[in-house]
Amino acid sequence: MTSTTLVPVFAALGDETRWSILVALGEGDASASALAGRLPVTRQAIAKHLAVLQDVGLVESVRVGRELRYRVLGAQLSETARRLDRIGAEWDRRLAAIKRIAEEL
Amino acid sequence: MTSTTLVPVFAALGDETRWSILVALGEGDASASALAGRLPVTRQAIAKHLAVLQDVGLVESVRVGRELRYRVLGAQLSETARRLDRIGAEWDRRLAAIKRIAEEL
DNA sequence: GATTAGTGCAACCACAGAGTTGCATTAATC
DNA sequence: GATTAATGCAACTCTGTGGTTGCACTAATC
Repeated sequence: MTSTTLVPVFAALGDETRWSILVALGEGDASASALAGRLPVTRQAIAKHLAVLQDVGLVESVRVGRELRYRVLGAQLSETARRLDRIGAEWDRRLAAIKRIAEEL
Repeated sequence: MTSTTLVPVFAALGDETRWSILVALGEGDASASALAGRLPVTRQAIAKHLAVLQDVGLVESVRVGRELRYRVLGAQLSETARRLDRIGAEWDRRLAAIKRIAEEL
């Protein structure tokens, strides 16, 4: 669990249309067709985006009758955020150390 | 400050080579030419990546004699992480609410 | 059983961008 | 001042992918 490498997650998050989809799903679960009604792109395009998002664990799908309903997974976002924060903190720590050493010269 | 829209930041972080550059810079500041010595890509390719990273505020550059030295900015990463975390938390909150309502039916 | 709303699959187009090579330019160094 | 090491700029290739259209399939609904 949460063993996803983070680069593909960022790649998935680096697209405006996918954010539109995520935001729309944030209002409540929906199918690709339903999303196509609200967004200015084709159902097929949305389906592809949903596949990408699902691959990196940002959404999950559930069959409801003849439709595939998608749900956004905030936990994956939080996990990614935590990892990012740790990296950023580490880099700032090193930067501070280097700066300190430089000033001592 | 920190008014960067986050989608381009994610797009910038969604590339393996750029992460290699960030990690290399994490070991200490360096110029595009210096990085080209350590990474399996051309100096020009690295220069382009550095431009992307600088555009979204992930690195900054300082002229040192005839070379342009780059430095990674962990603060921008932390800021991005904080925003991500807030979004994820919000979505999980809504999901929980929806689930609760569904169970009450 | 016919219709209809939803998904799945495949081919295709167009553009962005990751990477390259080549040359011009600038600033240290001898 | 000549040389050398760095950056800057431009053109080009090639792959990835966001988007489309078209059709086949499946499962509700009438």
